[in-house]
Formats: sequence, structure tokens, C-alpha cells
Amino acid sequence: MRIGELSARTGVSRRSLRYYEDQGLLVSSRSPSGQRHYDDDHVRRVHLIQAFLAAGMSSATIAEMVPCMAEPSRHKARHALAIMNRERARLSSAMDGLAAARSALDHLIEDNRNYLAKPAADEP
Amino acid sequence: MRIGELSARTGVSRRSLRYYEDQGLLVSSRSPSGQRHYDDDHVRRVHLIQAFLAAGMSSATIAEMVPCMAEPSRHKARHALAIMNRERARLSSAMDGLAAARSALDHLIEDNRNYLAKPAADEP
DNA sequence: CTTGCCCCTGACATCGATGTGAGCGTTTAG
DNA sequence: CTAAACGCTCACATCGATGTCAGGGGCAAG
Repeated sequence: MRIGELSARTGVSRRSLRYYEDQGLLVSSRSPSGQRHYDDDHVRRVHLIQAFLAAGMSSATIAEMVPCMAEPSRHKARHALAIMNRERARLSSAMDGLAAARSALDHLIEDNRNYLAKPAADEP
Repeated sequence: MRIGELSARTGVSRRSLRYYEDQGLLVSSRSPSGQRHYDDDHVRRVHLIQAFLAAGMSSATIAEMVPCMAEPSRHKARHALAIMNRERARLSSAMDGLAAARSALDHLIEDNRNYLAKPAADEP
């Protein structure tokens, strides 16, 4: 498939798909005229990239983790593993942060409900 | 306390504290010469703002939720409640996203471990 | 009074993913 | 063959929270 179809199938703009390739996150085979061609594996890869980007990872970080480009080596694998563990910790603490924010929000919601439940007293 | 101490106590830069005030998230009393003065309540408020910002809310959204400025009214309270519920849903789905990303990451980590556990076979 | 440290405002810079548009080639349906 | 729809590259714009710098006051201790 060409870039338009990959875009439609993943919900990611063509612009972003080209950007991912630019950052080394996605490899495409090119037709003789230079057009990008993809297969189903790329769909999954794009979804993975999306999940990581949405989780707040930078494209550079993803590029370090997912060795999509060159052939793997033990040295790079160890490096990737280090990054992955660091990111995993980051994700966990981000989840804690979200949970804390949500709980604070729940308190605010409760306060607000109580305020609205009271009969109107001092309205301007 | 003045802005420097609030900054030290919360770990938030002076610049950001002034920005919060600019966006209507924080109110300060001013000394006759124009310097901002705060008390312990502001420390808690700043922590709340930090939690919400870290959770990906925009300062405009926070400003709509936390009526720190004018006196409350039932109308504004209903509006705030609507925003809060929307944001709560956003937080929940962000948490789901993080969990999904972390689980995908766990798969990658596992794959990587397996690769490293295998005896070296085809190293360049 | 002066020195040192804090504060004020205002303006410009940064980063990263994405949008947008121009100018130009390619593929495909009629 | 032609026109529509798609693709390519390059370049500039955007947004939001924050950093940083400049120029000018404020306040306490010597």
C-alpha cells in the first residue's frame, strides 16, 4: 500500500508518517519513482509508535528502543534494554501522577456537587 | 512569603509562578511596591496546579475548573462541573493509554531479554 | 549611602510533533 | 491522451509552558 492508505488505515497523517521515517522510526521500501510502499507489518508498527508517542516518549527515545533500521547487535540490545527500563519507570510514575491528579479532581468534583446541592443562599 | 520562597518551597520557577498568575490560576496580594506575597494556601494551590499540568491539562482548562478568582456562582459551578467530568474522562483514558504503552514495552523488554539470553550466533 | 540580593515587567527563544502550502512528478480511470 | 487523485520534497507556521536576558526598582545590613 502507499502512504495514503497507511494513513487512512492508522489514522495518522501522511505528514506524520514521513516524519516518523525521517526520525528513523519507520522504514519504507521505495518504488522506482520514489513513492513509499508499506505492508501490514507497518500498520502494526505505526500503532506501536502512536502508543509510545501518546505515552510521552520522544521520537528519539523510540528510535533508540526499537531497532527497526540496522541489524541488531548485542551491544545495541543492551543499550535498548537500558532505555526501555528507564522508560518503563517513567511510564509507571506518570501513571501515578495521573492517578493523583484524578483523585484530586474527584475531590473538586465532590466539593462542587455539594455546593450545587445546597439550596441557593447568596446569589448576586 | 515572597515569590522566591514560594518557588523554593514548591520547586516551581518564579517564571512559572508569574505565568500561573497571568493565566488566572493563582492570585497574589501585592505589597505597595508591587511585590507578590503568598501564604501556605498558595503552596497547596501550586501543588494542585502542578499535578494538573503534569496530567496534561492546559492552563486554560485549569482556569475554568478552579474558580480561584471571582466569587462562585451556580452557573459557573455547573460549567466547571462539566469541564471536570470531561477532564476526568480524559485522565482515565490517558491512564489506559499509558497502561497499554507499558504493556507493549514489557513485550519488547521480554523479546530483548530473550535475544540477549541466546548464545551469540551471528555477530558481525 | 552603598552593597548585595530580591523583585518587577516585557520581550524573545526553545522544543517536538504536526499543519499547511508551494511546486513538481506519478499513477490510474475514463 | 487527459484529468483527477495521489505522491515527493522543502520550508515555514503553530502551540504551550518554560528559560533567559535586559533595564529598572525595593529593602535590609554594613
